[in-house]
Amino acid sequence: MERRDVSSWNTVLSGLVELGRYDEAFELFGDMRDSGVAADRFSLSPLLAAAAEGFGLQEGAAVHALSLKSGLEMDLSVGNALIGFYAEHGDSVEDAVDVFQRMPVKDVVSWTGLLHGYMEFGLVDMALDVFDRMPERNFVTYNAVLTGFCQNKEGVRVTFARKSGLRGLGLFRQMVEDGLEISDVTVTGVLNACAIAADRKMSEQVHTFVIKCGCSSTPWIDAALIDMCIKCGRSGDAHLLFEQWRHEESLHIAWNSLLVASFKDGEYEKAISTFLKMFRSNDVQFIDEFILTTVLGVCGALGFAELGKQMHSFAAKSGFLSAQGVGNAIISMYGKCGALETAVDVFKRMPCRDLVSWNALITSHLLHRQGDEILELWSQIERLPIKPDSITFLLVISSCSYTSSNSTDKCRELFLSMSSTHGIKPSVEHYAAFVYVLGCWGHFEEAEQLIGKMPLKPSVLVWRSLLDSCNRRPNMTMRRLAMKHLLALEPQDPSTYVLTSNLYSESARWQSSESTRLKMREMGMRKIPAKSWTFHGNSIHSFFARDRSHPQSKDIYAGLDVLILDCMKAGYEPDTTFVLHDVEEYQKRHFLMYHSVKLAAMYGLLMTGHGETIRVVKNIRMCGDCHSFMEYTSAATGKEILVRDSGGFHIFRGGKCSCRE
DNA sequence: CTAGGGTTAG
Repeated sequence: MERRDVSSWNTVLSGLVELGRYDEAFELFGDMRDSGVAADRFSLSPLLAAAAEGFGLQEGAAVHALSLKSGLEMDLSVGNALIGFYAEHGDSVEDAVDVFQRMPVKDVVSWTGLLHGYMEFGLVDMALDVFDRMPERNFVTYNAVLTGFCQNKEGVRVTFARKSGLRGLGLFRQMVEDGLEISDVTVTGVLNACAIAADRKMSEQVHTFVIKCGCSSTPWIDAALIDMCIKCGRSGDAHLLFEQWRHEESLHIAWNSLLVASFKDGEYEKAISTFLKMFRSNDVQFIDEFILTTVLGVCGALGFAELGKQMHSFAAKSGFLSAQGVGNAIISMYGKCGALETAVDVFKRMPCRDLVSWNALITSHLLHRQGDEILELWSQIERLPIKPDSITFLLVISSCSYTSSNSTDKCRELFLSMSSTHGIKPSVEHYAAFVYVLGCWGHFEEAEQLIGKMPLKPSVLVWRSLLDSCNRRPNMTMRRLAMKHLLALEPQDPSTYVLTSNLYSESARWQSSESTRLKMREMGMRKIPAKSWTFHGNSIHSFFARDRSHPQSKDIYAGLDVLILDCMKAGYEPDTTFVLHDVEEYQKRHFLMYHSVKLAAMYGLLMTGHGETIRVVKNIRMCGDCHSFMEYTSAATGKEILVRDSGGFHIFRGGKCSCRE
């Protein structure tokens, strides 16, 4: 065969990468080396792209090693590509910094890549420092700063969010003044930065400025505007923008923006009503695979099986069932609605399963605490040419708390194999999950050692896991240890306050408990209000504790009083330790009896026919007394009650719960 | 070569 030159190899190489055929790209590269052709500066960037998209840090580092050997690392474009790779996939920003520092000649691309790296690792101030120090900036540099502000949208602190919005607006003004190229990236970046600031005034300012500087209205910009308006409390303006949507051919983007904005804010019922408006109007023609996946996600979050099922058949009729995302969302929806068998069935019938499908299936089993089944699924994955990711590991590690026999050995093996054989660095979440497993099986000593030697700072999550595991294996020493750290780490966090308050309450130290709650109120914190809901007549009926707003609340309270007596006759004893207020015993009992789960379940009992299962969803974990009450209720009424709380499903049948806790 | 836009898995 004729010997090809390096440039023809490179052409095929980048072609494969463009097509997303990363494995083949690496294979071809192997062939290239076998045939004695040395890689040049143009071979390495497609390989780095392949490593970035299809593999991970290991492959990228291998390409890096190669460039070191061939002396290509000092090449400007190779160095820039390496910085770009490490900025996204490095262990830490130092990987990118190292390359940057070794480069003899740097240009604006090198500097921008470094800046991007700092942003990716959440080091905003360092990134801004680079921005100030760099000798030259172009519009990509500005855009990198802007988009950096919008990362980690969730859990952003208020002060930081505000700052990002202001800085974003400042940068945007400067870009306009300096005559830099303004693209969709710029405008959506500024809008997103202001959206996370959730500041009405700021959003109006930006809105005006965007119009004034004549940025053309594109679907992306208008979608970002709608999103920003909703997040800044201007839903009227959002709907106005929606009605004036000019990009007819892309109306589905506008619909989805509305839906996603409500979904991400936890306003599920609002998202549903928005969707139904679309579903029942002429705009039904604009429903596409993205909208369907969003809606299925909302149905899952709500546990709204009826609508979820309708969406499943709609997807089948409209031909969207073959879309990978839709199929995956359907599995997840059924899993979260308690229809595990249907989820499994959909999974099995899927023509093509990707990692997300597997993760969704595992999640469905995890919600039902089926640890053994998940370990079986894991052994199937191991035999397939599918690469588990950090989410898969998080799920499988967590499943070890719910196996029929002690699976800490298996769990330890999984945890260690993450970095040793799969090249995935365990995150704080993985440590927290492992700690929970160890605690659940009573291996507190190992849990403590693990926390002691973890390379990451043990976050609230880790201590919270240790504390939670003490509910399965009571251990006062560990409880105290976890509490101590939680208080030190996040004294201002509402949930920590509630925890401390609860701990005090349990030891009957009412004074301290009440003063904690008072302090919490002073600091303007609220705990997430407990809420439960159930379904009837294709609509959602939700309840807060002691809620009397439901039109049938008279019947609900009367029914509940009768049921309580029946249950007490059968041996149910209200456990008022779950009432965390310093009130007289009879008042405590009153508080306890009208917790939201009890109200929603009672409504379900009133409305559900013979042989039908009652389904209740609660936004946080239900308390021990509600749990015990549901057990008695299932025996007293002979009905099956399914409750999903933040810990998973509880199936109450004949006086027993499936959770074995 | 450096910047991202509506979706699904925690």
